[in-house]
Amino acid sequence: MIFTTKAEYGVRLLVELGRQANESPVALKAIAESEGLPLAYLERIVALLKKAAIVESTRGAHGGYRLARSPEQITMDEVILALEGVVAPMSCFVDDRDESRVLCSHVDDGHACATRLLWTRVQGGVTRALQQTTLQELVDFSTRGPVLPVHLTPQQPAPAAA
Amino acid sequence: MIFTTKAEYGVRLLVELGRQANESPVALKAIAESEGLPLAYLERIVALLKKAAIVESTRGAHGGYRLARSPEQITMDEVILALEGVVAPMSCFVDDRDESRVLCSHVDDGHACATRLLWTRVQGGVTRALQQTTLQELVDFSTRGPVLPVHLTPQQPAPAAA
DNA sequence: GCTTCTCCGACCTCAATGGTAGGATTAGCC
DNA sequence: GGCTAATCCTACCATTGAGGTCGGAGAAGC
Repeated sequence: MIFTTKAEYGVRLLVELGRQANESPVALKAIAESEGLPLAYLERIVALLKKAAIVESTRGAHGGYRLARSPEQITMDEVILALEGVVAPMSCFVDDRDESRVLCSHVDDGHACATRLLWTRVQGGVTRALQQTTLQELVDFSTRGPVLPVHLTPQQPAPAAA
Repeated sequence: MIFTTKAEYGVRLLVELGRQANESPVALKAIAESEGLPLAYLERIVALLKKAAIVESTRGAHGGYRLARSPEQITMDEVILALEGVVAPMSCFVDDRDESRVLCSHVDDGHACATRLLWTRVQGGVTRALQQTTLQELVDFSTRGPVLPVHLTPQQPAPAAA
């Protein structure tokens, strides 16, 4: 599995917030119940989203969470970064000193490990998919929805070789 | 991390086999030493590749392993499938009854979970990258190699929107 | 001051990863 | 025929992280 439940729950939570945008803040309890997710665990997940400034909170009674920006301005790559950390195909692929940079640590004596080429491509594929997907799309998908299982892939500019 | 060391070691092993193709079989011990990998663990990994008919073995003295096909005919998606199993973004994304099919099990009462759209795109990105990469490419990359860090991504048909 | 929230840290359990140990089998070679 | 080099196979084992719980401390409305 590429992602853990943190990503799953976190995205579900954001979609739920996106549905009732520009209204009063939503309490976690409501989301936990409607989605059937453990509240205590959701609390820790939403904390990640808050730290990344994707979500805002209001404490106290009638408090809750709301999106920090409009759904069109929230792309999935920053969401996943906040929830899962930097997504690397392999452990050798992340720089220990700088979490944000990603490279292969097997580069020794000039000839990098051959797998680097592969992992780079895979990571590119994932990153591209995440960048091209906004929260707004997911909100739309969940409301009007999945009645007809249309093209699930982002519109690709006429791929010559399928 | 998307992949485990099984994928890393397995691909490294295949690259090593690809380098000395069409020669006599290579003993695992040699590869283990040259790559600095634990022999006993490699044995279990290469067993997966053999079961998938990616690699052939000769038992006994002077035995070893060789590629079952030429490196151009070996794509990474079957390699990763053999090593890691089906690659799904989320656990909810794999059908319990049929491991090869991949779908979202959250499809209840007509409105699928919104995350499905996202995971489908991500999986598409990964699968595409794996399918487009052959063992031959990795072998080339490891020999002539990574002197100049050229385009690491597979040639994309002129993506209009970056 | 009660209630309803967010916040925060400690704790727990389970499964998979990554690896080891020890042997059985097969086959070349002297 | 026996030695040796290799594949094969199964059981075991330690560590880590995922996934989740618990209990309580602030904050704010009423």
